[in-house]
Amino acid sequence: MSSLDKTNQARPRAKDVAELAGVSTATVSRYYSEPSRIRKATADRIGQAIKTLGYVPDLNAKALASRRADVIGAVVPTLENAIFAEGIEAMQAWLNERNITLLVASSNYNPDREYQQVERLIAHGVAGLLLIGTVRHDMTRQLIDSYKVPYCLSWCFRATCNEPQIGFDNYAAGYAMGEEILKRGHKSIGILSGVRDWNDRATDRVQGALDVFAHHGLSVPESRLIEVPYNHELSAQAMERLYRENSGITAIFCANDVVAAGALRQAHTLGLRVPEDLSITGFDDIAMAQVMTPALTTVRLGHKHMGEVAGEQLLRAVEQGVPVSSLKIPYHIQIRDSLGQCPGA
Amino acid sequence: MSSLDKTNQARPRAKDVAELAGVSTATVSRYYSEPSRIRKATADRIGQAIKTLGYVPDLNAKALASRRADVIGAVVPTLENAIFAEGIEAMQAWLNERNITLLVASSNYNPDREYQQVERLIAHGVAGLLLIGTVRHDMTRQLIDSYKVPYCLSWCFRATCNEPQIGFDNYAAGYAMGEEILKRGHKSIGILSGVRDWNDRATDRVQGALDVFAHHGLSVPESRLIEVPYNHELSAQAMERLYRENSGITAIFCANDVVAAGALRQAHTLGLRVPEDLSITGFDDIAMAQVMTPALTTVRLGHKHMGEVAGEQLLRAVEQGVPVSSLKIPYHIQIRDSLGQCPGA
DNA sequence: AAAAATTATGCAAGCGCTTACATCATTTTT
DNA sequence: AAAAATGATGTAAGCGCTTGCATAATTTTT
Repeated sequence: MSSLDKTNQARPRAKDVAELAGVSTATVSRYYSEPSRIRKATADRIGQAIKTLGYVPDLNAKALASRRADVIGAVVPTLENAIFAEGIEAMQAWLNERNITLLVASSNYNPDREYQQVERLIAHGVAGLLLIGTVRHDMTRQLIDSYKVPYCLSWCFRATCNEPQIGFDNYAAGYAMGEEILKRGHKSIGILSGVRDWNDRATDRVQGALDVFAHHGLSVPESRLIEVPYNHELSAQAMERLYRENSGITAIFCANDVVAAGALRQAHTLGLRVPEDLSITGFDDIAMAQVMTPALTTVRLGHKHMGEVAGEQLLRAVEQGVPVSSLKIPYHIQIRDSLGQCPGA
Repeated sequence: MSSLDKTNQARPRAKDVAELAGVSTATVSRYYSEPSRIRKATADRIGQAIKTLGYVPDLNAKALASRRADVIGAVVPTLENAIFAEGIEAMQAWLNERNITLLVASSNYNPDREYQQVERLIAHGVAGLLLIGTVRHDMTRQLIDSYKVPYCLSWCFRATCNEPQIGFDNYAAGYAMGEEILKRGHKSIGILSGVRDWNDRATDRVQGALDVFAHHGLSVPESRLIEVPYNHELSAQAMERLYRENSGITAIFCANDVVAAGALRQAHTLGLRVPEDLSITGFDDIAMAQVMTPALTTVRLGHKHMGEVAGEQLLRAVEQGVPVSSLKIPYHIQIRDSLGQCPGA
């Protein structure tokens, strides 16, 4: 396959390919970038030389010389959250097909680390940047601005935000899910929220629910809203506390499916029947949602689709030098068994 | 913060920093790479200049000039599988702390795409490479060899493989889980396997189970072993078929937790009590495992720990120019409620 | 305090590509 | 078939850094 094994020489360069094919390095370069401008016979010789030598172009040198890297960067809170893993996977697949590399970094929900990761990606010369959500340090925005990197926010779509966003209207979705709960006669509702600090998705989802409840004359007191980290165990504990400290709760609105899973689990442990005694709703429609018992009523968000669209829009913006256009990705209320009528209603 | 906004000039270069600080670019370079060799006063001036200009070094140029990129690459089957997402996340965190970038690519379980992704990573000049599992095209290995990129295999630990591996002995773990099932008196056992083609983890897990069963005089006929893609819905269907077409099955060995989740779900749908009527075991101990009802008996593999160790070993190998040393990460049989005594035994 | 040893810094030659521009080859036009 | 137009390729000057070596500055030694 490769001739490198035989001789102990260093990795082949464009110069080596050029010599073997009897052309200049400029032509080798054009073989990749403008194949149509090269005579077939020449291209064949170059192709043959590349294969013979096992040549792989050096993208660092290419980036330096051409002043642009075929790399788009993304900073997600964490890949451990399936929704980001899915979206990023889809985005990567879409970009890879177009020969763009997606460079992913995690901030661990920490705005300081997000800044560092953005800096790292800029250092790598990314042509575009995907960020999650609207809330971050101003410094981060300034850094991106000063380097004039096209970017867009994702997983969010806030009317009040005037940066390019490709994502979901979490507020509206939270509102809509709240309505579904109300529709079934529930009056005593608890909320298990994700950590809202620095997280607009969690904030908006909960606010949507709070607002719809309020609009229907139901105020949810402090004690009925517990914030929980993205973790089954902690959310199970929170659910128990929520249920214990508030009598008569018949429905729990969870701001994400992982929290809902923990709550559902704890409901079983407490001997509660879902949805006969207690209804539980989730958010995200992760794969596990439909395999829970009972299957989880949740908000389906097209995470993969969003990833692809984000890749598409970002690439377009980068290539055509236009700003990224905002796009609201629709949500869908996915009714399953975990949401039922209010008992005794 | 940054002075770039004021003037419309291009991004600052080391030259700009050097001028502002009254030093040469060489010194600016050393400010980053050998800070100890620079006088405090000079360093302060450089640091100040960097801040004033908002300078971020160009890593592409750095990689080219220094002939090494501070980047390690990883090709995983998919980030949608939580075990890889977790491991990669941990590896990235570990490397980022040491100022190394982790460049992740997905092969989608396709050896051709794996080759392409390896080529892409080599093009980016990665200093080291993490691959998943032992099975791949020879071409891929040759490519890595010819470019002399230090690498290691992960999530696997096959005695018969003499490449560096940092991972789990899937065969032994499968064998051990099989024993747990046998210990509880089960005689009629079904197996729900992952797709084994090009996947040594799935292959070894199932083979371990098959062997322990055989050693105890239980041969598992073809019809009792169904291969399923990594998907709840399909595994639910497979579980139903398995149960229908084979009378009297009392336990199902699942080669991963996602398949187990689908099977468990279907067991509920069929009105079977787990574990009273049917025992189900999983593999991986993903977060969801303990939140299922009943909680899933599974094999806990330290995916995160593995990711960190892999990052550590790979970096060491890269920096010291030594080969990666193999490391077997222990597994732990996590007994939970989904595995019980054989009914009527 | 001069000499020797030790640091700190600068100089300048690349690293492997890309890309204007120039040149040479081929086709098309007249 | 020569001229004009078009196409294919080469030349060479960088891209923004690093780093071996030379030199200048400082500290230590005698």
